[in-house]
Formats: sequence, C-alpha cells, structure tokens
Amino acid sequence: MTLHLFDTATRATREFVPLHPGEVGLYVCGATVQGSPHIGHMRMAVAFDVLVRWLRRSGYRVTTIRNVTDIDDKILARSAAAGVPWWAWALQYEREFTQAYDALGVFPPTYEPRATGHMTEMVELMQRLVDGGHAYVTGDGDVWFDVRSYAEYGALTNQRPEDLPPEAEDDSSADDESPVKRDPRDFALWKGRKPTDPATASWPTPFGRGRPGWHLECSAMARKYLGDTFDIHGGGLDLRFPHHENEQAQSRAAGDGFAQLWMHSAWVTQSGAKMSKSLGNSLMVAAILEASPAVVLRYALTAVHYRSMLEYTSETLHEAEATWNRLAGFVRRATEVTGVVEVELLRSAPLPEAFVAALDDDLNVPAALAVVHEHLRRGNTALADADVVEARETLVAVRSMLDVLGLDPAQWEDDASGSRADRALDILVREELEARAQARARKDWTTADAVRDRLTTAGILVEDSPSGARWSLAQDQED
RNA sequence: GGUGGAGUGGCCGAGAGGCGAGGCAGCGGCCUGCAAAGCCGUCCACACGGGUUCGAAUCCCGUCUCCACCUCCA
Repeated sequence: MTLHLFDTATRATREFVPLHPGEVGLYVCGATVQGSPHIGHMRMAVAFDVLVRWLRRSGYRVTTIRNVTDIDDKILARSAAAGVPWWAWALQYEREFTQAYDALGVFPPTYEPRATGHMTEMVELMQRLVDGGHAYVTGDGDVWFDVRSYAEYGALTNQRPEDLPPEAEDDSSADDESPVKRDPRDFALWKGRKPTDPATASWPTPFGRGRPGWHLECSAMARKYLGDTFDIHGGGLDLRFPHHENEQAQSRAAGDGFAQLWMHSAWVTQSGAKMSKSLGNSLMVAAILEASPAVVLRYALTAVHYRSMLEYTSETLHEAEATWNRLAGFVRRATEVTGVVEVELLRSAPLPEAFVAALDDDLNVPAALAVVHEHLRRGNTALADADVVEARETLVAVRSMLDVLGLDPAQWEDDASGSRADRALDILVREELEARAQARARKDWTTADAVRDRLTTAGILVEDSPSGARWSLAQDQED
C-alpha cells in the first residue's frame, strides 16, 4: 500500500503520486496575523506537520510553504484602533504565531513568505489575468476577477456560479464595492487605495496604487516557490470557499496548473459548534500553555483524525495528559533498562506494518496510535518480566512511531528539566526519598509513608521500582 | 435555497457487510509492606423506522437531530 490522501477537490481518497518522483511541493495557508493564535490555528498546523513528517519519513524531499498574510482589512482596522502602525501590529502577532508553532514542535516551513514581500509577483499575475481577459479594472482602481470568463469557476467546491446566491439587493456596504462590477460574484484581486488607508499600505501597479485582495497573494507565492504546478495545497476547512476556490480560479485562468490535490483540516469545536474568538481566552494558545505542557496540547490535537471535528472540552487536556504520561512513563522506564536510543536509529528503524498502513490511509492517526498502544502494552509487560531484549525492541518501535507524529517523549523531555529551580527541586526531593528508602529498609513504614504523604501534598508523585524510587510532578487535578 | 459533513459504549474517538480498534474514567483481580506505576479481566456500543442479505453499526429507502461553507475566519 502506498500513501492515499483525501482530495477535497474530487471528494475522494486518491493515491498520492508526486509530480516529480521523490519530491513533494506543499503549500499551506498560514495565518492572517491580526491577533493571537488559538488552538484552531494550531490544529491546522499540527495536522500538516504530521503530513510533512510522514512524507519525509516515507522518503520524500518536501518543500513546504506557509505564508503569512501581513496586510489585510482587519490588520489595518485593528492597528488603527490601537494607534499602532499596521506593520508593527502584524509583526507582533506573526511572532506570537511563530512561538506557538515552535512550542508545539511544528517544523518550520521551508520558506515562510509574507504577502507584503511579494507585490511584484502579485502584480505580474494580475497583469496576466487582465491581458488574458480574466480580470478588469474599475474606475476606483480596483481590479476584479471576472468569474464568468472562467468556465471552471466553482470546480473546487462543487458549486456552480449560478447557484451562488446573488448579492443582497439592499446591501448598504455596497458603497465599498465598485458600482461597475460585471457580476456580483466577481472577487477583488486588488483594492485601489482609499483616502482612509495609510500611505504605507499601498503599492504602485499599472492600474494605480492599492493593496492586494486576500486571494491573490497565495497564488502568486505558491507559483514563485513551488512552480506553476505543485502537489498539495492545504489549509483549514473554512478556506475552501471562497479563498481556495478563488485561488484556483485565478491561477488556472492565468494558465498555471496549480495544486494537484487539496487537503483541508477540520475544526476545533465547543459544544458542537465552531469555536470563535468571542468564547474568550480559554482557547488561546498562550493561556493553555500556561496550564499544560505544550506536548500535551500537541497530543490532544494530533490524536484526532485531521478531517474530524475535534470536540474540545474541559476534559480534553486532562485525558491527553493521562495518556501522554503513560507513553512518557514507559519510555523513561524502558530507557533506564535498555540505555539511551539515539534519534538517528529511530529514523532508520523499520516501522510496524499496521502503523504504516494507518498513516498511508489518509493519515489515520487514531488508528496509528492504537498500534502505538499495542506496542506500549507489550513493552510494559517486557519490563515487568525483565525481558531487556523485548523491552528495547518495543522502546525503539514506540519511539519511532511517536517520532513520526512529533510526539517522541525522549525528544520532548530534554527541554523540560533544565532550569535551576528544577535542579534544586530534584536535590531536595532526592533527599526526602533517600530518607524514605532508609526507613523502608528498616521496615519503618510509618516514617516512610509520612515522607511520601508530605511529597504527595506538595504535588509530587512517588513511584517505587526495582531500581529505587522515582518522582514526578503529579497531574494537575484542577478543572 | 445551494454545497458538504456528522450522529458509535459513562466520556473521547477509529472503523465500516461476518473476525469485540484504541484511549480516558469506573469496577474486580495480580503485583506491592501499603501505595503508585504496570499487567489481566470487566463494562460487548453504533440516532430512529423500514428494507436488502445466511449475516448490517457498515448497503438501500425514509425520518429526526446537529454542524460547516455560501460574508472575515485554521
């Protein structure tokens, strides 16, 4: 079996055949940096991160483009309201996104182009569309894509232009739109400069000064970095229409082949409904990471199939943490017995067939995790039986699989125990445990249990093992 | 109205015509000085009503409920 992926455009799972053997070009729509990242953004990032990891592990050389939309209506509006330059506003949130991606172990893309750095490419694309009769300029300097000039419009989302509802007759915001649009469904490639726009937010074009509409940048940047035709275009489900439909229309109308396969990741929902920013801070990445380790959030986001909605409840992170502790606990215990296993070895070790089959089947991560858990159980049994050979085999298998998902506990632990406070705590706890060990040795259970109770009260979990006691911070029981 | 998606055991969540996914929680047991961790067992589910079939959660018909996109959105 080879990799099969669900293609949103054809609504079918297809065998993935790269345009160039051994290479994959992937374009993922990144964030419009108008505000702080929430877990929905991260879910999308993690989903495509797993795709990239799997492609690489499968032997492909992957070029990933994830753009940053750093100029748009909301950025202008919000920065103006805050009295901050629009570009400062954009950069601030771009940094927050970068930090969030890093925290969750999302590989940086090969290139991360900003819209504002690609005005030339956008103008060129626009020119090709105007020259080809697929776009037109209106009096106020707006440039519109002519939907009726392109018969395939609607192909991506299986809609026909005539099915799209006509613009509301009494649309009071119509003043913003050109009064001479040829068709209500025509969308803006370029927005002519308005007197209220900051001077820095417009760029010269043959059609006058202005700034890009939302869709143009992705087509222009995908072409620049991946070529006229490339393998996969991804993004969140909501981008299908109009954003991706419009991207495809403008690129193909201009003569480019554009994406061969479309992938869309599903929502994070709350109480069955799409989450929104009005729900408050609880879903913002920064707030979550204050309360939980980043890897726990990553586990929670990874564990659900990327095309299924992820119902986020107060239990989600607790459950993820419990499961994560089980995985990490095995890796820690097994490593004590078998010695350290280097990452290079993991990446060359063969993966269990069932795991490979699961990921090849449209990245079925839940099924792949089931395989991980089967191995985990076998590994724990091997540890209980002091079967070092079996323990090492399962350790390598478990870590190899988790590495593909970006969840190898050994790689997440390195940066978790480095601070001076951590080292100080370790020294103090070890002294307590030593006192307890001595008490246990003389069968003074009262003293031994008193030590353990004291540590438990402090939120420290003690586990005895043949090689002595070990400690860890207990899982937060707060709701 | 148009286009898609979904309803699975206490909870989360895969699968998809016959072999009890997996996880979390609970319960029983083993192990342990007692625990914890771990292991074993248990909890045999698929919105509803019909139909096809030797057999349906899975296919067909109908019904109900929910969600998304069609406007900025991961």
